[in-house]
Amino acid sequence: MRKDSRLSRMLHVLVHMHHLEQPVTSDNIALMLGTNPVVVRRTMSLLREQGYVNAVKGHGGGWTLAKPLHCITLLDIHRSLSEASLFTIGLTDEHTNCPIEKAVNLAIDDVLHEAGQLVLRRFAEVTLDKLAVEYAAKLS
Amino acid sequence: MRKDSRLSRMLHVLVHMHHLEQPVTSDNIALMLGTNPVVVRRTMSLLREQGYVNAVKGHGGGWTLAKPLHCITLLDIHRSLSEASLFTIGLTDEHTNCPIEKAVNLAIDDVLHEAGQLVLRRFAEVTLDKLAVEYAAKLS
DNA sequence: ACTCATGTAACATAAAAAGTTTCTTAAAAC
DNA sequence: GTTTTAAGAAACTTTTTATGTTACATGAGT
Repeated sequence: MRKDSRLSRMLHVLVHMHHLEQPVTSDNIALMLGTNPVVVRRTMSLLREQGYVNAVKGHGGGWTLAKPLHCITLLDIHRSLSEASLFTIGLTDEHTNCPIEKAVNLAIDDVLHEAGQLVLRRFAEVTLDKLAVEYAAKLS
Repeated sequence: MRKDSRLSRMLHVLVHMHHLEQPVTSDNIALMLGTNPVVVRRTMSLLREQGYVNAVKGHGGGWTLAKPLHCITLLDIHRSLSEASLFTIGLTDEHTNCPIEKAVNLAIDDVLHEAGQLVLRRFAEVTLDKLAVEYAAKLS
Protein backbone atom coordinates (compact mmCIF):
# COMPACT_ATOMS: atom_id res chain seq x y z
CA MET A 1 0.00 0.00 0.00
CA ARG A 2 1.39 3.33 -0.99
CA LYS A 3 2.31 5.81 1.67
CA ASP A 4 1.96 9.56 1.64
CA SER A 5 5.04 11.12 3.16
CA ARG A 6 4.10 14.70 2.38
CA LEU A 7 3.27 15.46 6.01
CA SER A 8 6.67 14.27 7.16
CA ARG A 9 8.41 16.15 4.38
CA MET A 10 6.54 19.41 4.77
CA LEU A 11 7.09 19.49 8.52
CA HIS A 12 10.75 18.89 7.90
CA VAL A 13 10.87 21.79 5.48
CA LEU A 14 8.89 24.16 7.70
CA VAL A 15 11.16 23.65 10.67
CA HIS A 16 14.19 24.19 8.49
CA MET A 17 12.65 27.37 7.10
CA HIS A 18 12.40 28.73 10.60
CA HIS A 19 16.16 28.65 10.88
CA LEU A 20 16.70 30.66 7.72
CA GLU A 21 16.51 34.40 7.26
CA GLN A 22 16.05 34.27 3.53
CA PRO A 23 13.21 32.82 1.49
CA VAL A 24 13.82 29.31 0.16
CA THR A 25 13.18 28.56 -3.46
CA SER A 26 11.24 25.57 -4.72
CA ASP A 27 14.40 24.44 -6.43
CA ASN A 28 16.24 24.46 -3.15
CA ILE A 29 13.54 22.53 -1.36
CA ALA A 30 13.34 20.07 -4.23
CA LEU A 31 17.06 19.51 -4.00
CA MET A 32 16.82 18.98 -0.28
CA LEU A 33 13.97 16.48 -0.62
CA GLY A 34 15.36 14.78 -3.66
CA THR A 35 12.37 15.68 -5.73
CA ASN A 36 11.13 18.17 -8.29
CA PRO A 37 10.45 21.92 -7.94
CA VAL A 38 7.01 21.55 -9.49
CA VAL A 39 6.08 18.87 -7.01
CA VAL A 40 7.29 21.17 -4.24
CA ARG A 41 5.11 24.01 -5.51
CA ARG A 42 2.13 21.74 -5.71
CA THR A 43 2.47 20.73 -2.11
CA MET A 44 3.57 24.07 -0.71
CA SER A 45 0.65 25.74 -2.47
CA LEU A 46 -1.70 23.80 -0.25
CA LEU A 47 0.03 25.30 2.79
CA ARG A 48 -0.06 28.76 1.23
CA GLU A 49 -3.80 28.50 0.63
CA GLN A 50 -4.24 27.86 4.34
CA GLY A 51 -1.99 30.75 5.28
CA TYR A 52 0.96 28.90 6.75
CA VAL A 53 3.54 30.03 4.20
CA ASN A 54 4.03 32.91 1.81
CA ALA A 55 5.26 32.73 -1.75
CA VAL A 56 7.13 35.60 -3.37
CA LYS A 57 8.02 35.72 -7.02
CA GLY A 58 11.12 37.09 -8.66
CA HIS A 59 14.62 37.88 -7.50
CA GLY A 60 15.22 36.97 -3.91
CA GLY A 61 11.79 35.40 -3.81
CA GLY A 62 10.74 31.98 -2.63
CA TRP A 63 8.93 30.53 0.35
CA THR A 64 8.76 31.92 3.87
CA LEU A 65 6.81 31.05 6.99
CA ALA A 66 3.64 33.10 7.36
CA LYS A 67 3.25 32.24 11.04
CA PRO A 68 5.64 31.45 13.86
CA LEU A 69 6.18 27.75 14.52
CA HIS A 70 4.30 27.85 17.80
CA CYS A 71 1.17 28.84 15.90
CA ILE A 72 1.26 25.82 13.62
CA THR A 73 0.28 22.33 14.69
CA LEU A 74 0.76 18.95 13.06
CA LEU A 75 -2.99 18.93 12.58
CA ASP A 76 -2.86 22.20 10.66
CA ILE A 77 -0.42 20.81 8.16
CA HIS A 78 -2.12 17.45 8.01
CA ARG A 79 -5.42 19.14 7.26
CA SER A 80 -3.86 21.36 4.62
CA LEU A 81 -2.60 18.33 2.74
CA SER A 82 -6.15 17.03 2.72
CA GLU A 83 -5.42 13.36 2.75
CA ALA A 84 -8.73 11.72 2.17
CA SER A 85 -8.32 9.27 5.01
CA LEU A 86 -5.77 8.24 7.57
CA PHE A 87 -6.28 4.54 7.09
CA THR A 88 -5.35 2.02 4.46
CA ILE A 89 -8.42 0.00 5.37
CA GLY A 90 -11.45 0.67 3.26
CA LEU A 91 -15.05 -0.36 3.58
CA THR A 92 -17.16 -1.94 0.90
CA ASP A 93 -20.19 -0.30 -0.55
CA GLU A 94 -21.54 -3.02 -2.76
CA HIS A 95 -24.40 -4.66 -0.93
CA THR A 96 -25.75 -1.73 0.97
CA ASN A 97 -28.89 -3.67 1.75
CA CYS A 98 -27.04 -6.68 3.13
CA PRO A 99 -27.22 -6.57 6.94
CA ILE A 100 -23.99 -8.52 7.24
CA GLU A 101 -22.05 -6.05 5.18
CA LYS A 102 -23.57 -3.24 7.19
CA ALA A 103 -22.62 -4.90 10.46
CA VAL A 104 -19.07 -5.54 9.27
CA ASN A 105 -18.62 -1.98 8.09
CA LEU A 106 -20.10 -0.60 11.26
CA ALA A 107 -17.71 -2.63 13.40
CA ILE A 108 -14.64 -1.59 11.43
CA ASP A 109 -15.69 2.01 11.09
CA ASP A 110 -16.38 2.23 14.78
CA VAL A 111 -12.79 1.38 15.58
CA LEU A 112 -11.20 3.41 12.82
CA HIS A 113 -13.24 6.45 13.68
CA GLU A 114 -12.15 6.32 17.30
CA ALA A 115 -8.51 5.84 16.34
CA GLY A 116 -8.78 8.63 13.79
CA GLN A 117 -10.10 11.00 16.40
CA LEU A 118 -7.21 10.08 18.65
CA VAL A 119 -4.72 10.90 15.93
CA LEU A 120 -6.31 14.26 15.20
CA ARG A 121 -6.45 15.14 18.88
CA ARG A 122 -2.81 14.27 19.35
CA PHE A 123 -1.76 16.06 16.16
CA ALA A 124 -3.53 19.16 17.43
CA GLU A 125 -1.42 19.12 20.58
CA VAL A 126 1.92 19.26 18.82
CA THR A 127 3.09 22.66 17.64
CA LEU A 128 6.05 22.83 15.34
CA ASP A 129 8.21 24.66 17.85
CA LYS A 130 7.73 21.80 20.29
CA LEU A 131 8.84 19.51 17.54
CA ALA A 132 12.10 21.31 17.26
CA VAL A 133 12.62 21.34 21.02
CA GLU A 134 10.93 18.52 22.90
CA TYR A 135 11.49 15.82 20.40
CA ALA A 136 14.98 16.98 19.71
CA ALA A 137 15.60 16.51 23.43
CA LYS A 138 14.27 12.96 23.31
CA LEU A 139 16.81 12.17 20.69
CA SER A 140 19.84 13.03 22.75
CA MET B 1 -4.77 7.09 -1.70
CA ARG B 2 -5.82 3.60 -2.48
CA LYS B 3 -7.79 1.61 0.04
CA ASP B 4 -7.61 -2.04 0.90
CA SER B 5 -11.09 -3.40 1.39
CA ARG B 6 -10.06 -7.02 1.76
CA LEU B 7 -10.74 -7.03 5.49
CA SER B 8 -14.26 -5.78 4.99
CA ARG B 9 -14.85 -8.23 2.18
CA MET B 10 -13.41 -11.27 3.89
CA LEU B 11 -15.39 -10.65 7.06
CA HIS B 12 -18.49 -10.33 4.96
CA VAL B 13 -17.74 -13.65 3.29
CA LEU B 14 -16.89 -15.47 6.52
CA VAL B 15 -20.11 -14.49 8.23
CA HIS B 16 -22.07 -15.57 5.19
CA MET B 17 -20.24 -18.88 5.15
CA HIS B 18 -21.42 -19.53 8.66
CA HIS B 19 -24.99 -19.57 7.45
CA LEU B 20 -24.32 -22.15 4.77
CA GLU B 21 -24.08 -25.90 5.15
CA GLN B 22 -22.21 -26.47 1.94
CA PRO B 23 -18.75 -25.31 0.91
CA VAL B 24 -18.67 -22.17 -1.19
CA THR B 25 -16.62 -22.09 -4.35
CA SER B 26 -14.25 -19.30 -5.30
CA ASP B 27 -16.44 -18.66 -8.30
CA ASN B 28 -19.41 -18.13 -6.04
CA ILE B 29 -17.56 -15.77 -3.77
CA ALA B 30 -16.15 -13.91 -6.73
CA LEU B 31 -19.64 -13.48 -8.09
CA MET B 32 -20.85 -12.24 -4.76
CA LEU B 33 -18.00 -9.74 -4.43
CA GLY B 34 -18.01 -8.69 -8.05
CA THR B 35 -14.48 -9.86 -8.57
CA ASN B 36 -12.41 -12.72 -9.89
CA PRO B 37 -12.08 -16.31 -8.59
CA VAL B 38 -8.30 -16.11 -8.69
CA VAL B 39 -8.33 -12.99 -6.60
CA VAL B 40 -10.62 -14.77 -4.16
CA ARG B 41 -8.24 -17.71 -3.92
CA ARG B 42 -5.32 -15.40 -3.34
CA THR B 43 -7.03 -13.73 -0.43
CA MET B 44 -8.73 -16.79 1.03
CA SER B 45 -5.41 -18.65 0.90
CA LEU B 46 -4.06 -16.21 3.46
CA LEU B 47 -6.88 -17.16 5.79
CA ARG B 48 -6.32 -20.85 5.10
CA GLU B 49 -2.64 -20.56 5.96
CA GLN B 50 -3.65 -19.21 9.35
CA GLY B 51 -6.19 -21.96 9.88
CA TYR B 52 -9.41 -19.97 9.69
CA VAL B 53 -10.83 -21.66 6.60
CA ASN B 54 -10.46 -24.98 4.82
CA ALA B 55 -10.18 -25.50 1.09
CA VAL B 56 -11.35 -28.71 -0.54
CA LYS B 57 -10.73 -29.54 -4.16
CA GLY B 58 -12.96 -31.34 -6.60
CA HIS B 59 -16.65 -32.12 -6.74
CA GLY B 60 -18.59 -30.54 -3.94
CA GLY B 61 -15.43 -28.79 -2.82
CA GLY B 62 -14.84 -25.17 -1.98
CA TRP B 63 -14.28 -23.11 1.13
CA THR B 64 -15.57 -23.79 4.63
CA LEU B 65 -14.96 -22.26 8.04
CA ALA B 66 -12.28 -24.09 10.01
CA LYS B 67 -13.32 -22.51 13.31
CA PRO B 68 -16.58 -21.29 14.77
CA LEU B 69 -17.20 -17.57 14.44
CA HIS B 70 -16.75 -16.94 18.14
CA CYS B 71 -13.17 -18.17 17.86
CA ILE B 72 -12.25 -15.65 15.17
CA THR B 73 -11.63 -11.96 15.83
CA LEU B 74 -11.31 -9.01 13.51
CA LEU B 75 -7.68 -8.90 14.52
CA ASP B 76 -7.16 -12.50 13.39
CA ILE B 77 -8.40 -11.71 9.93
CA HIS B 78 -6.63 -8.39 9.76
CA ARG B 79 -3.37 -10.05 10.71
CA SER B 80 -3.87 -12.80 8.17
CA LEU B 81 -4.18 -10.25 5.40
CA SER B 82 -0.84 -8.85 6.48
CA GLU B 83 -1.37 -5.28 5.49
CA ALA B 84 1.96 -3.63 5.92
CA SER B 85 0.56 -0.72 7.85
CA LEU B 86 -2.75 0.68 8.96
CA PHE B 87 -1.94 4.23 7.99
CA THR B 88 -1.70 6.15 4.77
CA ILE B 89 0.87 8.44 6.37
CA GLY B 90 4.45 7.49 5.75
CA LEU B 91 7.70 8.70 7.24
CA THR B 92 10.74 9.80 5.34
CA ASP B 93 14.03 8.02 5.51
CA GLU B 94 16.26 10.30 3.55
CA HIS B 95 18.26 12.37 6.00
CA THR B 96 18.64 9.90 8.79
CA ASN B 97 21.30 12.09 10.34
CA CYS B 98 19.18 15.23 10.29
CA PRO B 99 17.85 15.88 13.80
CA ILE B 100 14.85 17.74 12.44
CA GLU B 101 13.77 14.84 10.28
CA LYS B 102 14.27 12.54 13.24
CA ALA B 103 12.18 14.76 15.49
CA VAL B 104 9.41 15.02 12.91
CA ASN B 105 9.30 11.30 12.37
CA LEU B 106 9.38 10.61 16.08
CA ALA B 107 6.45 12.93 16.68
CA ILE B 108 4.33 11.42 13.93
CA ASP B 109 5.27 7.86 14.70
CA ASP B 110 4.48 8.39 18.36
CA VAL B 111 0.90 9.25 17.53
CA LEU B 112 0.41 6.65 14.82
CA HIS B 113 1.83 3.92 16.99
CA GLU B 114 -0.56 4.72 19.80
CA ALA B 115 -3.52 4.85 17.44
CA GLY B 116 -2.41 1.64 15.80
CA GLN B 117 -2.29 -0.12 19.13
CA LEU B 118 -5.79 1.10 19.86
CA VAL B 119 -7.06 -0.32 16.61
CA LEU B 120 -5.45 -3.70 17.22
CA ARG B 121 -6.77 -3.85 20.78
CA ARG B 122 -10.28 -3.05 19.62
CA PHE B 123 -10.09 -5.46 16.70
CA ALA B 124 -9.06 -8.19 19.14
CA GLU B 125 -12.23 -7.61 21.16
CA VAL B 126 -14.63 -8.24 18.32
CA THR B 127 -15.37 -11.85 17.46
CA LEU B 128 -17.21 -12.57 14.27
CA ASP B 129 -20.24 -13.99 16.05
CA LYS B 130 -20.65 -10.68 17.89
CA LEU B 131 -20.51 -9.02 14.55
CA ALA B 132 -23.46 -10.98 13.37
CA VAL B 133 -25.42 -10.32 16.54
CA GLU B 134 -24.49 -7.12 18.35
CA TYR B 135 -23.93 -4.99 15.35
CA ALA B 136 -26.91 -6.43 13.60
CA ALA B 137 -28.93 -5.28 16.60
CA LYS B 138 -27.52 -1.75 16.33
CA LEU B 139 -28.80 -1.59 12.82
CA SER B 140 -32.42 -2.18 13.66
C1' DA C 1 -11.92 -41.13 -17.83
C1' DC C 2 -14.36 -36.93 -16.85
C1' DT C 3 -15.72 -33.05 -14.37
C1' DC C 4 -15.11 -29.73 -10.89
C1' DA C 5 -12.53 -27.31 -7.79
C1' DT C 6 -8.30 -25.26 -5.75
C1' DG C 7 -3.11 -23.92 -6.49
C1' DT C 8 0.07 -21.31 -8.89
C1' DA C 9 2.71 -18.78 -12.13
C1' DA C 10 2.98 -15.32 -15.52
C1' DC C 11 1.09 -11.62 -17.65
C1' DA C 12 -2.21 -7.52 -18.46
C1' DT C 13 -4.94 -3.64 -16.86
C1' DA C 14 -6.11 0.38 -14.26
C1' DA C 15 -5.72 4.08 -11.16
C1' DA C 16 -3.16 7.37 -8.75
C1' DA C 17 0.91 9.64 -7.07
C1' DA C 18 5.01 11.54 -8.59
C1' DG C 19 7.79 13.44 -11.99
C1' DT C 20 8.51 16.31 -16.29
C1' DT C 21 8.00 19.74 -19.86
C1' DT C 22 6.53 24.01 -21.29
C1' DC C 23 4.75 28.26 -20.89
C1' DT C 24 2.83 32.34 -18.22
C1' DT C 25 3.14 35.86 -14.71
C1' DA C 26 5.37 38.84 -11.67
C1' DA C 27 9.14 41.06 -9.23
C1' DA C 28 13.82 42.54 -8.63
C1' DA C 29 18.44 43.68 -10.66
C1' DC C 30 20.96 45.74 -14.12
C1' DG D 1 13.19 48.72 -20.40
C1' DT D 2 15.52 44.50 -20.78
C1' DT D 3 17.14 40.56 -18.43
C1' DT D 4 17.06 37.39 -14.83
C1' DT D 5 14.84 34.89 -11.24
C1' DA D 6 11.13 32.85 -9.16
C1' DA D 7 6.27 31.03 -8.53
C1' DG D 8 1.77 29.48 -11.02
C1' DA D 9 -0.34 26.40 -13.88
C1' DA D 10 -1.61 23.20 -17.54
C1' DA D 11 -0.65 19.10 -20.06
C1' DC D 12 1.73 15.10 -20.42
C1' DT D 13 4.76 10.98 -19.03
C1' DT D 14 6.48 7.70 -15.81
C1' DT D 15 6.24 4.59 -11.99
C1' DT D 16 4.10 1.93 -8.78
C1' DT D 17 1.00 -1.43 -7.12
C1' DA D 18 -3.31 -3.51 -6.40
C1' DT D 19 -6.37 -5.91 -9.07
C1' DG D 20 -7.76 -8.58 -12.82
C1' DT D 21 -6.86 -12.21 -16.36
C1' DT D 22 -5.18 -16.28 -18.75
C1' DA D 23 -3.39 -20.70 -18.74
C1' DC D 24 -2.07 -24.73 -16.84
C1' DA D 25 -1.14 -28.10 -12.96
C1' DT D 26 -3.00 -30.84 -9.09
C1' DG D 27 -6.20 -33.43 -6.76
C1' DA D 28 -10.87 -35.16 -5.38
C1' DG D 29 -15.25 -37.02 -6.36
C1' DT D 30 -18.57 -39.15 -9.84
